[in-house]
Amino acid sequence: MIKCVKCSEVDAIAKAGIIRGKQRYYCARCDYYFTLPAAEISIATNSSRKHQPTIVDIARELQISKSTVSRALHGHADINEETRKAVLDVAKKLDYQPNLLAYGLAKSKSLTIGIIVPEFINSFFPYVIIGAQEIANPAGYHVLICQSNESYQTEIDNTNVLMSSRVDGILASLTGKTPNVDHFKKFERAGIPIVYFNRVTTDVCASKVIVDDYDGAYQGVTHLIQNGCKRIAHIAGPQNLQICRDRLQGYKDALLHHDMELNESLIIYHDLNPESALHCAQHLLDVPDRPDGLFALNDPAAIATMQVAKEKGIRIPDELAVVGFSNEPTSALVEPGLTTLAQPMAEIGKTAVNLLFKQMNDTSDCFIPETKILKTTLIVRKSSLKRQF
Amino acid sequence: MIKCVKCSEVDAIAKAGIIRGKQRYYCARCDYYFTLPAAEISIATNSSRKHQPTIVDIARELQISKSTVSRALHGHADINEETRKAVLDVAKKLDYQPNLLAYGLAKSKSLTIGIIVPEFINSFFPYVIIGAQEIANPAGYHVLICQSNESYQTEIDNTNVLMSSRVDGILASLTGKTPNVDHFKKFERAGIPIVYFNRVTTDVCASKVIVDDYDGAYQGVTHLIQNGCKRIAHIAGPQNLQICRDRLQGYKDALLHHDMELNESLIIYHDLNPESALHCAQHLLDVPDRPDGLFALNDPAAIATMQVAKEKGIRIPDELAVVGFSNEPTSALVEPGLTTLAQPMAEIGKTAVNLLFKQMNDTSDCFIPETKILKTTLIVRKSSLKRQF
DNA sequence: CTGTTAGCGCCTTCAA
DNA sequence: TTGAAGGCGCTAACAG
Repeated sequence: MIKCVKCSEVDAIAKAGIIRGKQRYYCARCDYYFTLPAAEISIATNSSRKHQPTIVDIARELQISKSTVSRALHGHADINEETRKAVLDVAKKLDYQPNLLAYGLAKSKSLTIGIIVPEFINSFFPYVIIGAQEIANPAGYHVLICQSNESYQTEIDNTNVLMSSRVDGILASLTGKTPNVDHFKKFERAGIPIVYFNRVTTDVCASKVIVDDYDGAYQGVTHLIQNGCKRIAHIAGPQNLQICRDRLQGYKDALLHHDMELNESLIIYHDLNPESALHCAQHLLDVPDRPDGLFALNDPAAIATMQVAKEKGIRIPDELAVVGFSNEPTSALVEPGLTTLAQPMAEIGKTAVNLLFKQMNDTSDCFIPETKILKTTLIVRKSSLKRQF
Repeated sequence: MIKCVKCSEVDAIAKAGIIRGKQRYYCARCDYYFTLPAAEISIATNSSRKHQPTIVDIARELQISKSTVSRALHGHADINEETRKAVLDVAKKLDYQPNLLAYGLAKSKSLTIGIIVPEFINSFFPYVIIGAQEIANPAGYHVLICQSNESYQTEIDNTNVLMSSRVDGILASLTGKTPNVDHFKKFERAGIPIVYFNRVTTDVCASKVIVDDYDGAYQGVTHLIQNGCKRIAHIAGPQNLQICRDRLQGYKDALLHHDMELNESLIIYHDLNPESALHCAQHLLDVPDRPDGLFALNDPAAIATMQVAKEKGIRIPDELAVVGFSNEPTSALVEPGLTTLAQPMAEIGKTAVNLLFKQMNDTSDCFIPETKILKTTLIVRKSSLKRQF
């Protein structure tokens, strides 16, 4: 008798071919396909928590003290080579895994660094995180990732989680709604270093890793001007973020330095929520005197605008030239390819962790925060090259 | 005297405009732009680790015992309402944050669930993780994310990290190179539940969350057949993964059931490394008798093939119709839009955590693993609709 | 070179 | 309703 995995039906079960050498079934009652792997039929697992081997177990097995075991495990200098080997052997035999909770409690350090990002759906933050891990992991640290989901409250909650987890350092990129960094003050009070990256506020006293946003924006807008754009719009971000203010300023300065009019109605503010990008695009393309160029504060906003433009039959780049920011992989895939300012994403993560480590190892009683400014590179693709040029 | 933030140069510094009301400088020696925020000039932070408030601090302040504080903090029943309030007040005043390391050590549970994914650059796994967090966080658990980077060894390392972190449960999606799950056996031995999702091996005895890959593949290939494809290729995945075997089988069965020839030379194996996708595409499109349809095991592989086809001047869909798998956001952005099989990504994560919790709370000594099979949905876009049809 | 002892911060009996 | 005491697993002096 075959029973449906999903609804436990036994009658309306039909055979549905053989797959991986096993009979496949179809349950007509709940519209489910399934097979019955051997595992599910016969094997059962007791899920109650078992005792995990500890250094005491190793000590008992060898009739030595647990301190000796501890020293052996950490390759301490003053230890007999024989006993060291013996300890390592037993550790391996018992499949001993150190308990990081106990280690952390005893040492007052968790070997964990916390990282708060607004989202990790787009590629930017994942690449930063990968870069961070590339430095942190070999140094014995792992990374606890929190996403604030562009919510200020969630960001606050995240700081509390990381505080409770007793992370040894923090990497943070703020939401577009974060009015101040008071919720990070507790880390400072506790002596836990913070490095802000990418999305920082203007008023923070801490190490930072950013790119030269002003310069990138300036380059991007200049590029649009040089490609014949007369009315260049800007999708700007929340002005609590330095990054957004700098990009806006770069946009403005590029216009002014090229004797072009600065039209506030061509600046539209994006709150960084995914849906908001589409609203901005709609709004921008619906006005009677439409822009013929766009510098968007990031690639997702640029791409959203390109989508909306396509739906409206607006030709890119001839009717609307577009420049984004970040060079996320997707920007190379859309049609036409998106001109954008490449950010060294992994490099940002690496630099941030290095700054963090530097601060963690700083013994002076007077640490001076550093700001690392990385360069952007203009990547020219077809979205910005008008044909008549 | 202005000193370069980066190289400490003092002479070759030029003013470079005003930004955010502050003077901006340019260092000609090291090609750096910078400003000097007030913070960096004057304020200094002592980075030595400070004492964090503990329940003992609260107890001392109120002249009560730490046990009482502990009970008050957890809303224990047998506690005087007055003292409870007093404790909470002091806790708030001191900005007390419970030490999860100590909690975990005492309770033998870390309130953490570990999650191992092969990568999080593409959108699929991030969405699954977000779904997982949506269930885990409200339940008081946080998620420790590890990426194996498609490396078997890294996956093994990850299991050790999670073991050391004493996670209370595991969610895992395997690499394409993982030959067996021996490295997960230690969790079973320790009574730590595991739920595999998406990428599972055939021989595991554990709860799983998958989609009906066979059915999805069958649908996708049938769709290609119905749209006039005569020679349908398949970019398949590593055959250690059930998901890849099922998709391959769905492909084969769809061809056979429609009386089409099964040509092994049209099946090409992708090892799931990003570069490999391009090789597969190259290989596939270089053969003399080129396919006129492609079912790729995932969207990134499908999109890579579309890129290569474009470079070669092969028209999509007329010369090559393409179907992917997963419905990652990018698939809607490429040109033409990619026909694909939508997976309920967040739902996979939620379901996996729910299964995990179920297993964690299972007190019977004989737990029976469950497999949840979610449905896929064919999303038809232009990449598969040949014009003559 | 090794053992003893005393914590790290919290929870949980057991008594009162 | 509260306090005292012991333990979670590990590290770190301090003695030998």
